[in-house]
Formats: sequence, structure tokens, C-alpha cells
Amino acid sequence: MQRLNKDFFVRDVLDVAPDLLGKVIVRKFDNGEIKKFVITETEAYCGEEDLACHASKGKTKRTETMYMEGGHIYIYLIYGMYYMLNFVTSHKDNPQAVLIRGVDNVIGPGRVGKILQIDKSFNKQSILTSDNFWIEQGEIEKLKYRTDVRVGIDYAGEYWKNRPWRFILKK
DNA sequence: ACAAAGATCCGT
DNA sequence: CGGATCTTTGTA
Repeated sequence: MQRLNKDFFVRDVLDVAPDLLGKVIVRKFDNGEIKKFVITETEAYCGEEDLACHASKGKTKRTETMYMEGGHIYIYLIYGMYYMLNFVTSHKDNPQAVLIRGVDNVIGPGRVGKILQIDKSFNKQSILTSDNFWIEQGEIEKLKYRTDVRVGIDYAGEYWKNRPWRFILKK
């Protein structure tokens, strides 16, 4: 199965986020077991002007990952409990990322992080070259999806709150 | 130094 | 609907 390359991720986040639907996350766990997870729900976070994006605060110790080139993994801990899995997109210094909200029948970014056994050590790693975590082309030819507003960003103001930047795979 | 809030989830 | 739980960030 074809592994996704750099060109896939070095594009605008609004193109990458829907294109990730149906792609397959492959995870090799510490015990050697390999499992695959089809991506079913994503959300786009779109640079410094997007008030829902962490990078709207500028470049900080946490957000500097998003300023890396597309193809890097962005992990952060939320509410002291849940590791959120994101993939950086676009060129260096354009802080965009896609949040993985659902895989297979696992809905919710916190649950995704848990089932994939993700932690902070994956932050800033490359999804293009790591040998225990990568993404493959899926088998679905023409998939259908719907859009909706993003979740948990009421603080971002009416405009950004209402962008239809959540992408959900249709069965 | 300290306080506040957060791209969430679970149980009641 | 409230609690868990701790890092990041702003303010003093």
C-alpha cells in the first residue's frame, strides 16, 4: 500500500483535511503489533488569523510545531488528560494543522489519542519517515463526506466559530 | 510566582 | 451537568 508523501501534506489545510478522510493510519505499537485505522473525521485549523487555531497567539513553545513544514506530527495535552493528534500542513512558517477527530468507530479526538497510544513524545516527529507511525492511501475510490462547524471553539468568535471546517466521512 | 482556561470525556 | 487533571499562557 502506498505511503503518503510530503507533497500530500505540503498543501493548504482546507485541501488536506478532507483528503485525509478514508486514508489509513498505521501504528506499530511498542509490543510489535501493527494495527490500521481508517480516518473518518477531521478538522482544519488555519493559521494565525484563525482565532480558533492555537497559532492565533503567535509562535510560542507549544505552537512552534505548527510552524514546521507539512508532514510533521503536532501533539498536545488538553484538560490534563487527553493527547490530541494533529498533522501539520502547508509550507514552513504557515501554521496550519489537521486535528484527527475520528477513526473507524472511535469518535472523539481524546479517544483517538488513547486507542493509538499517542503521547507527547510524538510531537515534532515526521509522519513521512517514522517507522512506528505512518499513513497509507486508502482503498475507497470516490468517498463522500459532509461538513460541519468545528467543536469546542466557542471562544473564537462568530466568524471563525461558524467556518464549516469539520469533515465527516459518509458511510 | 500565581491564576485561569482549555481543539475533552465520563459518570450521575 | 459537574469533576477530573495539568500544561500553557498571560499578568504582576
